[in-house]
Amino acid sequence: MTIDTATAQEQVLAAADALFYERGVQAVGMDAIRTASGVSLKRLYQLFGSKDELIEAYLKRRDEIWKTMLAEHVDPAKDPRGRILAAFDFLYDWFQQPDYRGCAFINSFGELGTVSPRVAELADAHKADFQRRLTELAQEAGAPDPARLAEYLILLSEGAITRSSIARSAEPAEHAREAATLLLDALLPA
Amino acid sequence: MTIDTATAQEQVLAAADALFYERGVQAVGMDAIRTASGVSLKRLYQLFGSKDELIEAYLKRRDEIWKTMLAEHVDPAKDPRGRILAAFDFLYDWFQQPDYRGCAFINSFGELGTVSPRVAELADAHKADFQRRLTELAQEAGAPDPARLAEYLILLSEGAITRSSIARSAEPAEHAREAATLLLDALLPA
DNA sequence: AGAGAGTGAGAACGGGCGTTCTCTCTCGAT
DNA sequence: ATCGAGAGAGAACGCCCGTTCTCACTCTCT
Repeated sequence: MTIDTATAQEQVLAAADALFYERGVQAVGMDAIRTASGVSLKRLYQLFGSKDELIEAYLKRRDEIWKTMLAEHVDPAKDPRGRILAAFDFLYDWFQQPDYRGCAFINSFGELGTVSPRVAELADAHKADFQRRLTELAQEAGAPDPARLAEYLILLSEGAITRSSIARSAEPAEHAREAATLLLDALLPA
Repeated sequence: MTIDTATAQEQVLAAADALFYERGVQAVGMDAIRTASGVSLKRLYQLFGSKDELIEAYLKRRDEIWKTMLAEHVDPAKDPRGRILAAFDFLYDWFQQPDYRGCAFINSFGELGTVSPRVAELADAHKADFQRRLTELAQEAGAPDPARLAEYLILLSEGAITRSSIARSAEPAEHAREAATLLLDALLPA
């Protein structure tokens, strides 16, 4: 009963995601991933060459899922201001997930940022991408200086992410949304 | 040539601080701290009972130093608005330190938050303390709802901290300060 | 039918960890 | 001068990790 390569990969990634995200990357051994995924160690190593590669695949998958969740909140919103605020609604929903543990990129960066250039790079890219998206939304909303507005909004978002995970509360998303509306009032043309 | 207990403790803490902060808590072995501090393993274990206790002492020391640095920026400022903005000047100076690697509490929480209740507790306490301080400053500035203003300011601060460490730039402190002035304009009586 | 490539389960290996122990030495009190 | 408490250096211990290897087995293709 050999398992399909694609499904084996997905099983491993799903198990790695749950374990890495919950306990941190270094605290999880390959053996735990083997047990959780049901994929043998041998197969695991031929699918992903090393733990480092698996970590990279984990982060890339997180990035995809995250972008999809963001889009699902932003896309339905019609007026440009509402699209920006939808990003904070997304944060609120995210924070409420029972297994929420902050941003996987921030956490991994904190663990391995100095020692693994690849992880540092992926974290940077993930955040830069979010910034790009917010800048687009700011532009669509007619902000005179979209990059500046986006920068302020990203500070509120990142702050809400770390605060919600340490304080174990979804509230920071609501506060960030409130603060964002004040900034929109100040920086968007009436 | 036996060393004084107090100075031995301080040498260990200084070495642990540098290593834990740079490489993360889990990545640093007791042997590395022994080598860096010049204090024998035996002595080290009789000063601090275990690595967990040393981590705790490290975080408590960080908290003290951090509060002192914050106070050194806030105290000289006279007008209440300037005292709030001084917090962001502090962030800017902090981010510019060559060994800056983000917030030790956020990093440690990301590594050990799920597995070590003590670390989670210390991180929470550190952040709550900062929030308390900002609330005081907001109150002194005459904010109608000091807790709310403080909450917004803390979001900007936390956001600047993580962003500056991932992007390796002190700029987020300046942006956070700008955004803070906009919020002060909106929420402080003229 | 039989050879061979590839499988899963788990043992094996080399290395690093936190912690304790051993051994030798120093030095202050008697 | 001698005893003993405590020191430093580092070996030792038991455990866990990432990775590879072994081995019996199961399919697939000829």
